[in-house]
Amino acid sequence: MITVTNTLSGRKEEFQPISDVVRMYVCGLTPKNDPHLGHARLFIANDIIRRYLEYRGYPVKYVQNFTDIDDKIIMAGQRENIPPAEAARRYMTGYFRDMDALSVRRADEFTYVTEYIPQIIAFIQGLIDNGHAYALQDAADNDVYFATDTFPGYGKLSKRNEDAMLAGARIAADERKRDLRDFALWKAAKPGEPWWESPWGHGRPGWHIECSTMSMAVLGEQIDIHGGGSDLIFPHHENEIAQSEALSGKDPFAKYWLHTGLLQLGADKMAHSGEFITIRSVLDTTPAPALRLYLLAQSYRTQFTYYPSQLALFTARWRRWCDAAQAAKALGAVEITSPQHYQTAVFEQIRNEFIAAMDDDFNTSGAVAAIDAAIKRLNETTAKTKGAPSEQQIHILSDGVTLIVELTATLGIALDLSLDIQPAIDDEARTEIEKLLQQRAALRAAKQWQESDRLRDEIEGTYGVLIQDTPSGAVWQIRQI
RNA sequence: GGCAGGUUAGCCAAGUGGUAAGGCAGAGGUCUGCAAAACCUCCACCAGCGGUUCAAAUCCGCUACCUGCCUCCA
Repeated sequence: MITVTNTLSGRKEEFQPISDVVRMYVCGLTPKNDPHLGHARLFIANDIIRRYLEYRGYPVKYVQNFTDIDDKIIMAGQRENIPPAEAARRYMTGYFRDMDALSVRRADEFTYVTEYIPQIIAFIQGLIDNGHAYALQDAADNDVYFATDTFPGYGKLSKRNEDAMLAGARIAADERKRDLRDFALWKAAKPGEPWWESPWGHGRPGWHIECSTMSMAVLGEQIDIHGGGSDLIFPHHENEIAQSEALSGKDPFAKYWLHTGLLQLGADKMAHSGEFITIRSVLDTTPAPALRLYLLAQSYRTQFTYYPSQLALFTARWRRWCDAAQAAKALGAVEITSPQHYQTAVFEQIRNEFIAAMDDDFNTSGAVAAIDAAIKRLNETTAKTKGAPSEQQIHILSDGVTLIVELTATLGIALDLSLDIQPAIDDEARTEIEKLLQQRAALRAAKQWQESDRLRDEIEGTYGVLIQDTPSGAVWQIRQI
């Protein structure tokens, strides 16, 4: 049984999808800059939710949006002296580049606000028609607002009551609104801004209406999971609920609201401070699977404080996982692709521990611990194997490798050392390393230990490689960090 | 001011009633010419105080710190 923490109820609930296919919508980003680590954390978290539900046998339809028209994009266009649409395209390309690197699977469908303008207008018109929205009559301005007081459930997600919102409002009340809580569905275009024709004149959609419209258009009036950062609970998701349920008359708009905790840099929130770390800059020095492992090793709901020093630890951890699989394979272990495996008890138990952890609100921290346990057991078997492994040992090793690949794949972690950071070692350098290692082998054969040790240090220091002596001779690999 | 969350070993971090997962660091050991890697062993009275309970890191109350949201934000 899978349980999830639902912001709507404030509790952990049993996960039971409405229909055979889990319909999942995640609030995507506004492409106005290169994506940062906060984005990485959010989309990795939701990617894992999707992957795990599939692992447990639930088909998932995953939809994610791009807010490709917005004040910030207009500003980005001005900053870079290009049209807003081109700025949006540029940063969407950056999004895909970074998310692909982090093994975040692409959504089944991406929706773009600018491609849903007619549906958004129809949505707004529907709300006006059934009395949940009103257009300002002021000839100078053609904004359309949602009439919050017509929706009694307003505040049920963020647990805010009317008094609290009135008391806490930090922006001056707009006296043209009927209620302080009312929010814009359609905004009249200001001079120089992009606009679309509408029954209310030239303008563009408000921020919240897009997600309601696109979610309904692609997934239907009611969905199973709505995800996003916890900063979106209010007002964005609260408003989505109001609009959607006011139009469809169906409650709930989304059955499970899953919110990912924000990523902190020291005391400052990334997007606010303007001091954010791009994914790309981290991937210059950290293997992508290691960054992914770091970002998923804590439960998705809690606030995540980013410590650069942790990158090296998780890089080492990821490499250990890769090495363990590689060492077992070197002894003849194979990944078993058929459902028939040897069912080594210890690995069966670890699989159960992994599932128990993930079933519990996607406890990736416990899942990682289970993988660590599997790695340890696999290495234990590898270490015990002297000479040619027995058939029994091959079976155990194969079971171990198969399990590790299965579990890491469920978390989206590739055990592929070719994804490691590759310092520039050209063929010439490789030849030189091999030559020096031959010299060292000769020194070792002559038991000239001091000289051979000195040479080892020299090679490692010069080329950023790690040299290990094995019974079959010295091997080296790139291990700069 | 309103709402929400946090305080677990030197560091990071799981754990919602039955006597503390995991990783790093540290100590000892096996292996090794030495290393490296791997494996084995050791390493926490869960912010403080009070309460409920046969039993609490886990539930309740109070105190002290910390953080997020309440405005565009993932």
